[in-house]
This record gives sequence, C-alpha cells and structure tokens, in this order.
Amino acid sequence: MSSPSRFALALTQPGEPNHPISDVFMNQQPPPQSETSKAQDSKDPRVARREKLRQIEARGLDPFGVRFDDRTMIGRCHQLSSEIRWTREDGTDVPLPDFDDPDLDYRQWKADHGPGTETGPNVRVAGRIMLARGQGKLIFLTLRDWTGDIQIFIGKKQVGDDDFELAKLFDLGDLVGAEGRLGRTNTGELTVFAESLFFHAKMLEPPPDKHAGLTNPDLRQRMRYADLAFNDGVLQTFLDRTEIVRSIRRTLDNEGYCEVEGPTLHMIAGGAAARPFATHHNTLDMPLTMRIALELHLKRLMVGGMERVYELGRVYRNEGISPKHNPEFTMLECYQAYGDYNTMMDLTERLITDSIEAIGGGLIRQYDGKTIDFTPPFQRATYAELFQQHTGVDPSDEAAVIQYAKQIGLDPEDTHPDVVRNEIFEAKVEDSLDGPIFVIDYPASICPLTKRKRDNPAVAERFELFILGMEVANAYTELNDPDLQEKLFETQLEGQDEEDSMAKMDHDFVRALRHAMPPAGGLGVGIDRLVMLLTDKKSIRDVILFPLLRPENA
RNA sequence: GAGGGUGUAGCUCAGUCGGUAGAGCAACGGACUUUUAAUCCGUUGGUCCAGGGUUCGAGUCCCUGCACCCUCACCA
Repeated sequence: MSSPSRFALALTQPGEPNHPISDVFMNQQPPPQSETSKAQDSKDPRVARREKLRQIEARGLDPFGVRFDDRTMIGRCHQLSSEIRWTREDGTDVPLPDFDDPDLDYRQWKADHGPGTETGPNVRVAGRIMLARGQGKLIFLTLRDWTGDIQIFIGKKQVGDDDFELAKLFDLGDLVGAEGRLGRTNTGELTVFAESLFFHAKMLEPPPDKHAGLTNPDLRQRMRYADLAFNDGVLQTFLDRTEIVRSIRRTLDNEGYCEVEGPTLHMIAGGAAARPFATHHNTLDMPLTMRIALELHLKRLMVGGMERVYELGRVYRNEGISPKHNPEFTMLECYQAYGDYNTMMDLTERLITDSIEAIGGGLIRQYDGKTIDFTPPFQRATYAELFQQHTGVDPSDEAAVIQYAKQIGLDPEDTHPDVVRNEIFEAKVEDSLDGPIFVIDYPASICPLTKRKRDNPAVAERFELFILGMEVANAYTELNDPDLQEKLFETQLEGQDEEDSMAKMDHDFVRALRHAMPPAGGLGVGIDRLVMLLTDKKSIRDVILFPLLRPENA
C-alpha cells in the first residue's frame, strides 16, 4: 500500500473547513475508570492505551475525534509533490533532483544548490499510524489512508509543546491527522511537516506485528478489519474486486443489459446441481431453500420481454468448503435474447478483458507462478476433441469409454454413459486445461437446460471456460422448448442422485416457457474465482470479505 | 468424510534427549531535531489450545476433544 491507490475518486474529499478539535471540543467530564485494575492488567498493552486515551481526554480532546473537512487524500499528496519548489535566496527556482534515484543525497544537493528555501503546498491529511519513529524532540509517523502512505514530520519546535505532548500519546494503529507543508526530508522522502495535529480515534487493541502483520489465517478471517488495516495488499485486493464487479456491470450496461434482482428464497432450488440450504417461512408455514443459481428466474424475465437481462448476486450451496468453494459465493448470470452460446463466448472475453483493463496489469498475468495469457480470442476446443486428446479414447466408442472408466477406478455400472464420460472428463481432462480455453459442445444428457445441436441431438450447445483447471464460466444456448424441458425435468439420469441432478421439475418454469421464450444465449460466471485469477489469490477466502467460519472459541 | 500439519507473550516465531519458559517487535522508563522495520540502555509481560493419562518431573511422550491450514473426497 505504499503506492497511491488507483481508486482515483477517493483522492478528493468534499467538505467544509473545520477547526482543530481543541477549539470545538472541551470535555470537562472526568475520565472513565478503566474496567479492571487487576495486577495482571499492567502487563497488557491495552492498559497503556486506555491510560493514553484518558490523557487525551484530560487535554480536552475527544479521543474519538470530530469531523475533519478539507482533507487532502494521501494519494493526492503524492500528486501534489510536483508543486514543491526550491528557491535560492536570489529568488530563482532550481529544478529539483530525481527523488526516485536511490543514490540521491538531498541534504548534499541542498548544500550544493543553496542557500535557499523549500516551499510546498499546505495539506491536511488523516489516517492510521502504521509506523512511528521517535527521535528525541522529533517524531516521524508513517500515516496511511486508503489512497496511500505518507510520512509526517513532527518537531517539538515546529508544532509547539502542546501538540508535541499530544503526539507522545499516539500509538501504532491510532487514527490521527496533521496539517502542514508538503516537502522533502534530507533523504528526499515526501513528508508532511506538521504544524498542527488532530486526534481522530484511539485504537484500544494492540496492533499486529508492525512488519509481519497479522499472518494467522484464522485471525485474518475472523478479524478482517485488522487484516485489511494492517496487511499489505489486502485492501487493494478487495478494491480490485470492486473494480472488477464495477467493470462487469459497466460492460453489460453498455451492451444494453438490464440488471435485476431475483428472489433468493426459492421453493425449488433449480438451475444447478447442488444441495441447498433449507429454511422455513413461519407465517406461510412453508419450507424454502436459499437459491443455488439465478437461472430460472432470469429466463422467466426473458419470457416477459427483458431481452438482455443479468443478475450479479449471491448464491448459496450447502456443500464442502475448500480453497475454491465457499458456501455463499457471487455469480453473474446474463441472458441475451436471439443470441446463442457463441454470442456468450464473445461476451465472456469482453467481460474478462474489460475487467483486466479496470484493474490494470495487462492481459498477460501471473497466477501462482504460472502465466495466463488473456489475449483474445481464447482457445476453443470441443469436449470430444479434448476427451480424445487427454485419454486416447474416442468418447463415442461406448465400450472403450466403459473400459477406460474401469481402468482409472471409476464404477460405470448402472450409470448413464454421459455421466461416465463426464466423470472421466472431470478426472482426466479438466485439471490440465490451463487455458483460458472454451470447452464447447457437451454431452446433451448432462445438460438439461441447454438446447441441443440441430444436426446432433446428442450434443448440447454448451461451453465452459477453464483457466488453470478452474471452471470460471458456463454458458448455453438456452433450451426454450417447453415440452422438451418438461421431459428433461422428468428424466432422472441413471446413477445420479436426485440432489445431484440439475433437472428438478419446476412446473411454473415450464409454464413460463410455454409463453414463448426467445432463443437465447445465457452465461454464468463465478465472480470469486475470476477475482482470484485476476488478483493472484490462491484461496477463495482471500477474495471474500467475510468467509463462513466456525464459531470462535470462548 | 479420510489423511497430514499447526496451535507457546498483544503480534511474528524459537524451544535440542522429558529437567527453572526464550527471542524480535509491541508496551513501560531513559538518551537523541531529518528518521526509514530508526538506533542505543534498562524494565515488564506466559491458562505453552482444552481435558485426561504416563512420569519423581510434561510445552515436549500417549489418549480424547476443539480451531485453523494443506491434500484428497464431496462440490461443475
């Protein structure tokens, strides 16, 4: 976080002038007693922080601050550094040296070019104290807001005895403010030379290790606020996630899509194969499930005339937790009337390349030490081709497929041949798909919501996008034939448990299709996995702010 | 669900063969007006995840439980 964030909007802050807290806040109340005063508490760093809080109050300041207007965001300070001038006594400006040069000795440079004076714009910054270096009657702080870090110079002579006493009550993690001139220290570091100080909020808990941060993964997830505040890059990852989601909305909005909000409580958890969370409505005395997909309601809307429609929202699947699975996760589903799965392939590429543009870093990216080239068009290959390539077995040769399944330890008995094929595909092909690659044309019987190819009803017009073995997107030419849909809902594939089936009878959905849904392409994207890939994060928990955890031990 | 790993100071981590509980950072006291994870001197700080067992003696060995991580299974 030492470089300014690309969250450009945050660099300016609306507001009115305000006043140092000492002018507007006079707290005459006695300081509150700390909750406990047991002997062992003297060992606890929290006690020292409570004591400083009391002393801040005793100085007539609110240890939890007041409004602070006309703030200069720290990223903006870095931009304003170009306004720093070095003026000789004769009034001429000397161009400043290159402060990025690690060998620069600014003290020497000033001696060589002086005598003169450095001037710079006045700024008012606020943020969290990340580092503090005391040096007698001097204190250096490293202050961080969400646009970057900057150093604050606090000299006893410069801020006065009063503010210097206040600065001695600062702890790592406190939120403070400073007003003063922007300039450079002898080493050339951009610095706010404080003339007055402000106190905004006391951190009463001890901060994590100032260098290592909070590394305990359990604590990082339970105390995400501390993870965000003290671990480098965490905030940026989540800001990147926001940028990716914004970009996806922008891309779809620009293409004329309309965003909607479907119900999250479903009577029938359809649209995907997954176990749902069960819940209950009391007044209606009715069992309900949390949605596992967005699909069936968005298609109902296409029947109603929403020709380009999408929803970007949370779905819930009551299944295992792993580095790639969280019980609730974010899906995008979008549907385009009169399109097909090829339409959605092109759209998928635009959604991803636009997202990359939004967070920067280029189309060729690193993930876990591997390189992913997102330059479109992405590779395309059929399911059957890849099957043949990776297994050496012709997927249309049923006997050979069964033979191969037994060979790799699968049990093909009483199981539909397409399910067997797919188990082989998942076991032997998916993991080696580095991609980005569109796998197209799936066996029809495992795709009950997908239109079949006109010339080959055994194949469904479906693709999945794989990147480094991870399924990122899934799309169909949507099945809009109500009679076939009803039939597919009735067909339970052999060897498949009911809860594993995507085909759950939904009479209302079939009735909707009977009102005529236009031929359409539909796409689903796992947003969390896309964010993982674009931000180089190995665990879905690193891109979900508050992943599901077991309750904390008391 | 199975296997493996981890759990020690506020944080990050050592802890040998079973023999008085350690370091760095943070905190507290002191020196220092251009530092950069500031430095230097000094001090304080422990339910060794929980419970049980073996033992003269357990952070260490054994059993049970809990939490987290990893791999696998499940899960498009």
